[in-house]
Amino acid sequence: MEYNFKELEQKWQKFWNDNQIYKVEVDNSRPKYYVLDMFPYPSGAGLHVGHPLGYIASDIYSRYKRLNGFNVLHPMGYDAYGLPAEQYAIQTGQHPAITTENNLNRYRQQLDKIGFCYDWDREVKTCDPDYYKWTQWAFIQMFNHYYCNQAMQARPISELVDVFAQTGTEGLDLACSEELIFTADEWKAKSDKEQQEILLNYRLAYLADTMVNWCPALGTVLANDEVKEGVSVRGGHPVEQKVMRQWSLRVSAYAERLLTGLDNVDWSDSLKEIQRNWIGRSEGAEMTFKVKESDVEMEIFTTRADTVYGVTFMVLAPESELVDQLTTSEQRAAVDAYILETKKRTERERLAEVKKVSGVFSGAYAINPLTKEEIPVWISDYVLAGYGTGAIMAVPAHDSRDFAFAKHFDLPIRQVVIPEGGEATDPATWNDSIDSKEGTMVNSGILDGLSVKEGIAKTKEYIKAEGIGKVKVNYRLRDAIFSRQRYWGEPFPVYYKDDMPYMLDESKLPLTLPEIDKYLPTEQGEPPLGRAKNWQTEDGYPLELNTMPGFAGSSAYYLRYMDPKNDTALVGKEANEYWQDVDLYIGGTEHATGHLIYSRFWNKFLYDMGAVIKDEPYKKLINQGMIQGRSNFVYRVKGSNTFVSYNLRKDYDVTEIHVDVNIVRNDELDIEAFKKWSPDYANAEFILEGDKYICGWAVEKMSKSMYNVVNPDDIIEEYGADTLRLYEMFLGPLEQSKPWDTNGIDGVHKFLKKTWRLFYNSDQLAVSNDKATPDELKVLHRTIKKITDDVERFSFNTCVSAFMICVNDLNDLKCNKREILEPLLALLAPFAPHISEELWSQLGNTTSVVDAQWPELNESHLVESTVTYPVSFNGKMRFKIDLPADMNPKQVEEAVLAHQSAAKWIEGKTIRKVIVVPKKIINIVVG
RNA sequence: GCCCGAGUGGUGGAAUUGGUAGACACGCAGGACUUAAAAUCCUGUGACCAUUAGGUCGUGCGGGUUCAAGUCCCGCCUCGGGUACCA
Repeated sequence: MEYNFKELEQKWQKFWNDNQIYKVEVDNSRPKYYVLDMFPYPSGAGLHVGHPLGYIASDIYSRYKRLNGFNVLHPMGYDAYGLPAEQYAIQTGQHPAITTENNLNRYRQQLDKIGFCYDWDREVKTCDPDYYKWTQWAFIQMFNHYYCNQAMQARPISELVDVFAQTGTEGLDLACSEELIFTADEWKAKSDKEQQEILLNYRLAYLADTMVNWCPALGTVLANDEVKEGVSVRGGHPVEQKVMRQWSLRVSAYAERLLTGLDNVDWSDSLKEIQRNWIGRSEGAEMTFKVKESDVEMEIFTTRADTVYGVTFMVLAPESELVDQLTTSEQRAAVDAYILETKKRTERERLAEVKKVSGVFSGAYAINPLTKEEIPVWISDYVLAGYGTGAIMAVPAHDSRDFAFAKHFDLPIRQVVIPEGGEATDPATWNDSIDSKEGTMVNSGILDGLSVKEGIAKTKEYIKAEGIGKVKVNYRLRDAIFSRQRYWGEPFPVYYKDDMPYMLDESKLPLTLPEIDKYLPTEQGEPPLGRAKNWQTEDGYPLELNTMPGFAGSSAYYLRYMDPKNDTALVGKEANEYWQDVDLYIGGTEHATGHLIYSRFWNKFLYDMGAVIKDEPYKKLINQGMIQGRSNFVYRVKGSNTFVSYNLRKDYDVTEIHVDVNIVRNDELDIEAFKKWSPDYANAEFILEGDKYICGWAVEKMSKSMYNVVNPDDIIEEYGADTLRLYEMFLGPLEQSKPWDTNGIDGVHKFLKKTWRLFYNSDQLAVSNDKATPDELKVLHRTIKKITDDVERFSFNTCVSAFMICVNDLNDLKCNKREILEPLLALLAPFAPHISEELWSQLGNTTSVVDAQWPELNESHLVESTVTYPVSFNGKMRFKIDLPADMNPKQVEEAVLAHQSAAKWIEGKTIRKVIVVPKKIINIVVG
């Protein structure tokens, strides 16, 4: 019987499905293991061969854990809200729910063919009301909580209301948008509306006028991680800064915990580093500079308090509130003109013109709290309103931006740090600021002679003692803008009364997305939900018109998989206590600053509430590499319809043209297929090498326009799912990015056929029950050891080669013993489940190989009686000798020196040293 | 600019703790079987020198540590990723 992959793969997929082999339930008698894939957004293009890479890896690990006795949760679902479906709806009028459903079904069909062990009963879709009910619920909870910096924890807002009524803000340290100070009496004197407005300043989900990334082309606001280099990540449209009243999540409150939490998770260093940079913790001091002849005080943040004697001017961000208060009447016109000018520039222009120095003098002078010097206050857009206090003390001698500014406007520069071993020099001769990370303080009054480190410490102490400032930690991480002016997203469970937002009662959830006539903003410029009829509460209060962003639905989906049908909680206690957290999470690194931050934030909040039992959601995380495209080219001789083969192209004047990789095999063009590919080429002529047309190639992004998209369905059609699975793993290390190259897939397919032939002798199953020989057992146990080790360290590519070695060896030994082959199938089952299941059942097993036992390693089969030692002279390997394994190093040394091959290398030389590393190597130093 | 990561045959890659560099595949060359093809199997395959025996060189470049370096250290180069007027 031949290895008929098509028939047997279909047969076993049906069997697994019919018998619910992958269904999992809470089972307290077995340890749990939770393996999660980042769920896909089902795009219209379907899966290409790069998508399943991570899914295959997680599937292998899930099956491996199950064979080792774990109760494995391995679910899948869809991130179903998103821009492409909505953009398509705008163009065609087709409801995004329909587009989404179609795409999703196509994804499911494609996924099913690969033979994954998902428990589809637990599927979640973010656009499903039963699911987004809990997204809305979590939002309500965030609205009803604030963050206490002292307890480092979220607390119910009702507690805060009580505290305000008793003691005002006295002694509180709260995460907030703006520092407010009021007494209990002041609080009580405020109207209900004023109190609500104040509470918004503390809520974890809050509505506020904030500077947002506005993307006119998409007609919506975007979060920071959705903007890169001044354009939207999706679509690449320009983004501008704009103040809008929007919902935000107070993610910044959790900055410190998001940072320290990274120490307790098993993620790659690079990913942790990306998150650390994004959170951007910087420790420094906040100092107050009084303004001359004014009550105004300027708060600045600096990490280099020690350089305060080098401050020669101050700079305010153009958006700073102080600008208005400080500007003198003489400077008013100039300042207004400058502000107007900066407002007009988009974020992108600002980024592109980083080198361009611009600014304006405010007319005001600040007083250096240490030197009492009067220093001018300038306004410039190189200072950002959103970071620190929106104001800086400029030290041009030791900061390159301040230096450029000082040069441009001819402001004084004063050196306060001299580098190690250097001397103070005249700043007028400098071309750039001087690095001051290390060195000695000069021109710095009380700090003179101290090192930079000592200087920082002493300044901090001094300003604290003098009441000039305080030690402060700043974070780059901003709150997440949570409103989108779009249709295809979760509606907010929010209504407005007297212009203040209120939450719907939980009993009203889910608030389902209404139908609308067009997926466009209203004539008045309201978001699409403004078109919905009766979009109001039962009492007639208007509902929120914005919807939630894409990351809302993906923030807690891993919790829902634990208990997907629960209609009284996001996740029930029993399920959460059993499944706890995700043991292994596999997905792309592109989510490092988006989903993986939001999701950790969301989880920590739920943890604070007591809704979940784990503080961190994802214990171990692996980023699979990107699969790039590998394009092929043909070379058309200019002005003709003749194509010249790759290695002959230099002799002609040619144009390089992309050719569909699906009609190229091992870089050889299928000429007949090429002629049919496009009518233009029907009469093409070819200049061949030998009798072949060889194509050129290049690594590019996988995309339709490069004709390098490979569909997994086509690979499965030709080779089967098991070959696809093995080949994707064989391609290289999981975490490494690599181009998809179908060259080489034959090798993996051949391996499966060879495996099949170990069991089948022509048409007959020919497996014997004879006892295995020591050699055969050695091959098996060597493989058990290698595969177990390699699976544990996610080195799946080396697993595949270990299987090849094993099957080649067994083939050489003509081994057809059940004692060897049956355990081999259990090892292979996670990688190639279909063929393993078929052969497993052919051996007479009545239960699925999915529930077989992982073979146990017996080291005694691996013990060798002799060791083959490589013998090196001065580090160069010269020959090998076989020696008994129980020889001690002294005996080994004697045996080697007595060996005939050694004579040649020793002759005429002195033996200086002999190094014997037992069971490894012998090195003889001669000279 | 700053922070990560990586550079190994014609190609993908292996070498887990410093111990035989190039496992396993692809490709290529030659051969067996076949009328032929497909399929399958066998042999060879880092470069250079040498008829053979064998030798020299070789893991981006330059230095170093070590009996021994792809692996550790120092200085560069190239590529990939992240991030940026963040004070």
